[in-house]
Amino acid sequence: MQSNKRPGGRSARVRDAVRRATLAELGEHGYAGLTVENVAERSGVHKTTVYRRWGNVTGLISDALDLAADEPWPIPDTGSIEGDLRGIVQLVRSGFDDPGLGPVSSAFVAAAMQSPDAARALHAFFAARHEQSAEVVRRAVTRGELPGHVDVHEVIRVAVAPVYYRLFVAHEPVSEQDAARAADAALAAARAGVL
Amino acid sequence: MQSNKRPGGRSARVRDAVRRATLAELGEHGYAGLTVENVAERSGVHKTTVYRRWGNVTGLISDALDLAADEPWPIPDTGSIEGDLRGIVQLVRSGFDDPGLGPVSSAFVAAAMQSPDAARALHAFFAARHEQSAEVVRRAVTRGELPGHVDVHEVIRVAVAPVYYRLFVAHEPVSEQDAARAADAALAAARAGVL
DNA sequence: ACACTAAAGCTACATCAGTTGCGATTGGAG
DNA sequence: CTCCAATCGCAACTGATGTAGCTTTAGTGT
Repeated sequence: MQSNKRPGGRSARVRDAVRRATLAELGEHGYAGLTVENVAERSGVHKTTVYRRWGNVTGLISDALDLAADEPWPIPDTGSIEGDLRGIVQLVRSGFDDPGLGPVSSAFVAAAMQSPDAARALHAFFAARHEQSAEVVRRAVTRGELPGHVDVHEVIRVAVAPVYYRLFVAHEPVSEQDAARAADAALAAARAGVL
Repeated sequence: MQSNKRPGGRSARVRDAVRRATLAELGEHGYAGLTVENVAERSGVHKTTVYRRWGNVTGLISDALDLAADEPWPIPDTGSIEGDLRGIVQLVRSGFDDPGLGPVSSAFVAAAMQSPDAARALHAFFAARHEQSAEVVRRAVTRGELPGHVDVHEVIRVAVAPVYYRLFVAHEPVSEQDAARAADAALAAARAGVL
């Protein structure tokens, strides 16, 4: 998305400043309150420059998202698939519950609904997350807790889906019990050989 | 949301015209292309009137959503819980796949992410849908296909969640097989007594 | 039928997101 | 060290979105 004609130097500094400002603004005012002008002012980069390189707010978010995709996240290793799956789903839940991270994460989802670029970025983000998370399922297969033919990614999807569904589609609250139950349901399905 | 000082007459006609125009515009240009001015022009209602009563595009969508919530939808009755659940999930899938309905339904989800009003409207919409869909689970309990203590709403949530997750969060395609598998997974979990 | 008033229409205006053209900097190649 | 191309800063501008004040229309109650 970004040009790499001049990877080091001012361009890189500008990009960093804008990314940082985008995340900060998102954290404070959320997606609805994110404007190009505010990001420009906060970053000390001129408005025109931001428009030229990022185009609009969804461009800003797509870029910040690329950044976030790189950061690995702490996959649990509790020794049992039940504990690991529950841990992952709780991680998802708390990520949106947290007052600092919540608005930022939500903004990613919201932006992806409005811009194909952001959708692609979010798709890549989740592909990475699925890949990392699937490790707990592979370990479970190795331990003999799950049949060898399970679709490791699908187990993750089914486990986390109800949390996202409640948050972003049905707009219902998500308790820790809800999260645990979603993980357990995915596990039961995997054990039954459906996934 | 709307005043009912003068339920019959011009106000009602205006409201109908605007609702109709909103749905038509959504179908043609999607959420991103929905503007108050276009809806005003299409409906023959003056721009200022639309702003006064609906405020902005999310207001328009919230109102259209209230309308959509009333329409009942064709819950399947295949005789088995497996067939019914699969039918419901396919109904969800095809609702977003359809070139006419897809953009409208997606707009509802998108709008609910940006406006508390739309979120409330969508919440009510899904509460109604869950209630109607839960009937297939109750019938299954009556037939003895599922244990009596299942959370009938949760079975529906877990069944449809993966479809929404793929569509609106991970931005992955959703095949008919994916949909069927999601239904089967929910069913397996319910049979295992997890839901 | 008539008066009353809520609500819609209309014009003009204000505001803000996004664009354009040009001159000033900056980083990197030779 | 010098030059050149890429990128940034700046100010002025455009168009779209939303608002204010006032007039007109049309339901509703007597």
